[in-house]
Order: sequence, then C-alpha cells, then structure tokens
Amino acid sequence: MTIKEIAELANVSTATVSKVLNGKDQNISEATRKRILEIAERVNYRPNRIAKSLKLKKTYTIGLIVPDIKNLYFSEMAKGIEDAAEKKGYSVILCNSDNNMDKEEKYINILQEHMVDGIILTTAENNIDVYFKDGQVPIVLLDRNVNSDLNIGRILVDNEEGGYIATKHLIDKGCKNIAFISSINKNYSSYYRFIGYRKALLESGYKVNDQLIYTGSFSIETGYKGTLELLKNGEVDGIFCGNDYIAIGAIKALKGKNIKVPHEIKIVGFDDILIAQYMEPPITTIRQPIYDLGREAVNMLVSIIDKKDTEMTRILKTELVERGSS
Amino acid sequence: MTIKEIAELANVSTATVSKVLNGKDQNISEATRKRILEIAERVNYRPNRIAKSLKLKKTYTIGLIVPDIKNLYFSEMAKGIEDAAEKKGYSVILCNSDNNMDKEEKYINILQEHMVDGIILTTAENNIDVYFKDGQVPIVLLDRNVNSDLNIGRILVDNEEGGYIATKHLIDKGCKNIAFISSINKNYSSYYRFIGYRKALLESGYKVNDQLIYTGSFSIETGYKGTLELLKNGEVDGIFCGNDYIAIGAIKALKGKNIKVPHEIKIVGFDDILIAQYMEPPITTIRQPIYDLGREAVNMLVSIIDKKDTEMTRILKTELVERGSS
DNA sequence: ATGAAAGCGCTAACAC
DNA sequence: GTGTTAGCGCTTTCAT
Repeated sequence: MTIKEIAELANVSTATVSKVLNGKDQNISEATRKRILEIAERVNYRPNRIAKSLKLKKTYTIGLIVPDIKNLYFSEMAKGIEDAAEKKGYSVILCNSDNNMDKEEKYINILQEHMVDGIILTTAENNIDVYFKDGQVPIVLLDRNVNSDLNIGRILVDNEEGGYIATKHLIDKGCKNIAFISSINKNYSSYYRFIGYRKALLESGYKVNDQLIYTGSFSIETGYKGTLELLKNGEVDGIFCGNDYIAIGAIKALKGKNIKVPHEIKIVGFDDILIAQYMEPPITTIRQPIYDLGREAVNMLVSIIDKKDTEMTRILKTELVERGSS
Repeated sequence: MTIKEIAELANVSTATVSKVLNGKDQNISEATRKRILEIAERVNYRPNRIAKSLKLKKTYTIGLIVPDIKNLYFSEMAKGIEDAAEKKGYSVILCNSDNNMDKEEKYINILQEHMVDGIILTTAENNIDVYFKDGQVPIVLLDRNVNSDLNIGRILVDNEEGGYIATKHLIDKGCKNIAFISSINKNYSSYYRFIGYRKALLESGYKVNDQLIYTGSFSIETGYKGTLELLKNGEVDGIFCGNDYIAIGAIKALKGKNIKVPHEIKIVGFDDILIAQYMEPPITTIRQPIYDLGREAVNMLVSIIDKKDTEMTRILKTELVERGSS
C-alpha cells in the first residue's frame, strides 16, 4: 500500500496525501484531511521509510559497533543506547567486531552504505589507530579514545581516577603487594586504569613492581591465568582487576588454590556489571554508569547529527562500590 | 559520490557503471571495466543501499525484537543472530520490548517501515496472542510460541523434556519436596517446563503440590522472593528454577537464610547462561544451545525470505549440565 | 486548497 | 559493448 494508492482512493494527488500524513496540512481542507486519514487507517498504511530516507537523505538509523554483545558491559550499554535512540525516534543497527579491526572497519563501511545518520563505536580492544577518512558520518567513540584529530565525539569514564580509587582502597585495607591484571596497555581504558594504579602506589610510598602486573584481555580467562601466573611470582595480597570479568576469573583461580578472598587476597574489579554483586564473594568494584554511558552517547550523537553546538568530550564519574571481595 | 559522478569521470553511462560494480560485466570491455573499478576505488565509492533497496525491494536487513538485551540469554542469542546474519550479508536492527506488548507491536510496525526482509521475535514474556496481520514480512519466533495459524517460523527448545530431566535429576538425587519457581504459566517456555516437572513427579509417584509452586517472571528477583515465600510454606529440599536468573536469586535467598546448597536444598536452573558456571555453587542447569538458537533462527528466516522450501518448526535439544548446586 | 512534476541513487529491460 | 529510460515511494517547490 503506497501513498499513490491512497491518493487514488481519496481522489487527490500524492502531494496532498503526503502533506496530510506528515502533518503539514495547514492548507488542507478538513474534509480531505479526514478522508485521507481515514483511508490510511483503514488500509493499514505504513510509510516506506526507505523511500522517505532516499528523498530526505536521512534514515533515522544509527549504527552501533561493539566488540561483543554477549559481554554484559556492552549489552547493558546497548540497552542504554537502544532506549535513548527509541526516545529520539532512531533505530539502531547492531554490529559485533569480535575485537577484530578488519571486521570493525568493514562494519563502518556497511553502516555508511546503509546511510546511517551516525555511528556509536567502541573500538576493538587493541585498536588505537584511526582509519576513518574525513567527511564521513558523525561518530561518537564510547569508552575508548583513539589518536585522531578528526572531529569525533567521545564519551568516556574517568579511568585514571577509577584506577586510583581502586588501588587506594586496597592500600587502605592494608594490602602491601597489589597486583594489576588487565587488558593490554595499548587499550585506552586499561592504560589509564594502570596510570591510576601507579599513582596510588607511588603516592603511598610503594613501588610499581613489574612482577605484579599481568596483561591480556578483558576476559575471565585472563583473570584466571593471570592470577595463577602472579601467584608463582611471589607475594600477593591484593589484586586490582581491570574489569569485573577479570575479577571473576581471579576469584575462580584463587578458589582453586584454596586461597581465601578477601582474607588472604583482596580483589577489586571495574565496571560493576550486573552480575558482580551476585558473585561469591560479591565483587568490590569501581562502578561505571554503564547504561548512562550508552544514553549519553546517543544524546551526543543526535546533537551532532542535528548540527547543534556540542561539547565533543564528556567524561563521566566512577564510584567505589564496596562488597565482600575486599 | 554517486554512480552518476563515476559515470561522468569514466565517460560512460550509469548503466555501465552499475553493471561493473555489481559484477554483471560479461559484456563490458576489459578496458572500461578496469577504468571504472579504478575510479571507484580512487574516489572511495560506497554504494547507497537505500537507493538500491528502494529499487530492488530488498534491504538485506532483519529486525530482532527481544525483551531485554541486558539479559545474558538474549545477548548470547543476539550474538548468534548477528554472526549468522553477517555471514549471509544481512544487517540486524535491534529492538528491546521491555516485555511490553505495546512496545513490541510498535517495533513490528517500525521494522516494517524500515522494510526489513524479515523479523526474529522473542515475544514479551506474557504474550501469547498474535497481532500480526496477514501478508506481512516473514517472521521467525524464537523460544516462544503463540496461538496462531499464520505461517510463522518457530525455533524452539524441548522445554518439556528439559523440565522433565531437571526434575528427574532432583528426584534421583533424593529430593522429596521439589519446588518449581518460574515465570507465569501463560509463558510458553515456563508452561512446558512445568509440564515436564509434573510428568517427572507423577512418574515417580510424587504429588504436584501447589504450595511448592511460585510463578513470577524470569528474573533474579522472582527467584529470591519465590524462595523466601516457599520456605514459609514448609519443607523444601529441591528447587527447579525456570531459568538461571531465578536460580541465582534462589541461591542468594538461601545464603541469606544460611541454608546450604546443595546440602540442604538442591537447585537446578535452566538455560546455562554464560555466568552459571561461575556462581557459588556453580549452577546445575539444563543447557540450551542459546547461540545456536540464534543462528538457526537466521538460517530459517533467510530460507523463508528466499522462498525456499522450509520446515517451519525446529526444536533443539536440551542437556543436563551437572554442577555444584545439586 | 490542491496538483504537476522533478528528483533522491540505483537497476534492468531494451535499444542500438 | 554501451546507453537510454523508466521507475522504486516519497517529498516539496511552484503553479494554479
């Protein structure tokens, strides 16, 4: 059912139908207005957005690229994004990069072919380069930063502060040998969490000991392996984990070794994913406003799309949530 | 950059460019073919899929509606869907219904306005009615069934068998008073899990005791509240939880009451979401091939879209995964 | 108050 | 081997 068919049924032109259906009907007689609306209702008319998009050069669609939607961090973020997008009348196309830069770049292309109005991107964990060519769609980077002078929006969290707070907390709890397990150093978030970790240590007169640092990826496996590895290297009484998945892996490893958390080793995670509080022990962590991050990314993106004056970097606060693991 | 501009640069018609760019170039001279390809490359040409879709009446887009992407069950499913879709050249538009039937219906309309080629739908938990009008896009229902004679694809899991296996397992472990906590009865999955539960009980000479049944939603909260409620009602030494989230809530409630799992009360969940194995105790559960469910939904949907002869119902197997909670 | 017509970027049938 | 042209469904300017 098209506008043309409705026009025929109503004995008017397509222009008139279009006007009525889009509320631009100041100059349409009440009679025809009603007639058209009624017919549209009766035939269950649904506008063809593809045609509309082609004409208007606007799709009301945004692309979302995340490493892995299975990850609770990204799925909660995605929920924030979808909710906010829906409120603003946008639909979201979901893409998983699997932390693969080629796939990520491929998706950026596909999304542009789909003529999305903008893209929200959490780059692959190991991606610090930028391959965006200029003059493309508006992009908002979420929880990542990249070396680029392109005009790109950024929604970030104060990772350094978070890392500092986490480590300080362990120090305050009396830990003397605080390890750090996280993703690779070239990952933006991981790097700044490390900076915060280092700052807290130095400030309290501790040394940064390479033997106490393990980097891998933001995964349970890294937490597990890293912990076993660190235990071999010597004394550890506290571990700052780069995210909660790593903390889960760490706790699992310690249970396997019959080492008591928090009695013998204290653990702090990062993110406060939904499941953190249900772990045993419940994980002390640095909470990020994950859902809000997603929502704010949409708000920024839409603001850029609408060519409003927009602050291009927004840094949200983290917060210590003390639970049983520390 | 459009096909027209490339045509001008190459001194050929848009038709020729279109043919070359789409590989329909049997009748194009090698020289022009190369020239066009080279120019397209140089100017970084990206086809406008919106225009293409309008012309071809095919968008290579599918819609996915789930209750809540934050839920690990749906996010793992979504990953299976996105991976499979990507392999077949489709993009996926993500929608969350929040278990709200109005929102669900609204999304079905929006997706059709977007001219998606098909829709994968996990209806709201309490939705058993069908509001699809005839003659619409191909739809595959995922993990849900509805009262409808419309020609709709279905990817299901053998819930009854799963419920039976779970309950039988508890019986075999020596439980005498086995409770059932799940979503409401009108929910398809929940209902058949109950049927399996009942079957196992009756088969072993037990009675189905209404005092041991609690229904709410597929949530941690329901597991928590339900467990506290059931404990008031009397003896319980086993709980079959309708999904793993409920099991998590149940375990939390029991810990709060200082009741030992599995020593005093044994717990079995359903789904085997990614986190189930990391709980304390690790959750014994009925594994669903969640990722595969998503993948198969895409395969079925694309098969329907392509008008291939397709078996419209596919039921996948479940499997008991024994862990520490039982 | 309403309509004719052009055009968004693309494809494909048909002509040459 | 290449080009002409119509048209997908819609919006919008301009005319009447």
